[in-house]
Amino acid sequence: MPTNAPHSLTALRDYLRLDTDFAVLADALPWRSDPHLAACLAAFPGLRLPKQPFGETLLCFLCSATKQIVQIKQMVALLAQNHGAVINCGAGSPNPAKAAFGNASLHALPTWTELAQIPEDELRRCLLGFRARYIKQTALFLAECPGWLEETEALPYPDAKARLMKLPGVGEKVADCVLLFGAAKLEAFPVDTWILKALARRYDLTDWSPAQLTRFGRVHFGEAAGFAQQYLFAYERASALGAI
DNA sequence: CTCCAGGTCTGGT
DNA sequence: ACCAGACATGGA
Repeated sequence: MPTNAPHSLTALRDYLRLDTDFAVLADALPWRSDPHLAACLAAFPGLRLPKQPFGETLLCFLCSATKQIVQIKQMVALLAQNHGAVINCGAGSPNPAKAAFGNASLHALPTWTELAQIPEDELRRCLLGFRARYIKQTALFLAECPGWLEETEALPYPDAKARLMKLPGVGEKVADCVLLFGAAKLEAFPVDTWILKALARRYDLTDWSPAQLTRFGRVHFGEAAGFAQQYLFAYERASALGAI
C-alpha cells in the first residue's frame, strides 16, 4: 500500500476524481477480517472505479434492468449511433478512436435535452423494451427542471439517493449505481443479482432474505462499501465465467 | 422450450 | 411492510 493513501472519506472521494490507482482504497475495507474480500482484492489488483459523467451514468443504468451486460452495451451503442451528435474526427484530427474504428462515424450519447425530443417508439428501436418509457419520462422531467441533475450530484449521498429515486425507472439499485459510478459516492452499495449470490454463497448466508443480505453488506463493508461491491461483483462474474 | 438477465412498478394481502 | 406478476427482448 502506498503511504500517501487518503484516510478520510472526503479525501478518498478527492482521490477518486483524480482517476489514479484506486487499489489504495482497499485500506478502508474490512479485508483483514474477511477472507473472501481479501481473495477478491488479491484476484483483481488493478481494479479501478473511474468517476463517470453523472447524466450519462443515469442513462446507462436506466437501460440496465434485467438485461445482460452485453445487451446493455448494445442499447447504449444504439442510442449513441441513432440519436447522439457526431463527434468530429476528420482528417488531421489525431483522434485515437478513429484509428480504432476506421471510417465509422463516432457519436456521443444523446443528452437528456435531446432525449426529451425523441418519441418513445423511436427509442424502442434501440432494443430498450419497457425501459424506453422510463427514459422518455425521465427526459421530459429533466427538461422541465434545468439544473436538477447537477444539484442532485452535489447533495450528500442519502439526499441524492432519495432524489434520484423519484425518477421513473430509478429504484434503490439504479440510484446506488448512478451515485457510485457517476458521483463517486463510496457509501453506495448497489445490490444486484451477482451481489446477492456473492453474499449468500461466500458468506454462508444461504437462508437469508434479499433484504437481510442487503443490510448485511451495507453494515459489514462500511463507508467504502461501494468499492468492496466492485470486487465482489468482479470476482463473482469471473467465477461464473470459469476465469477463476 | 424454459430460464435468466447489474430491477422497478403496481396492485394485491 | 411484504409478495407476486408484469414488463420487452435476446442469449444460454
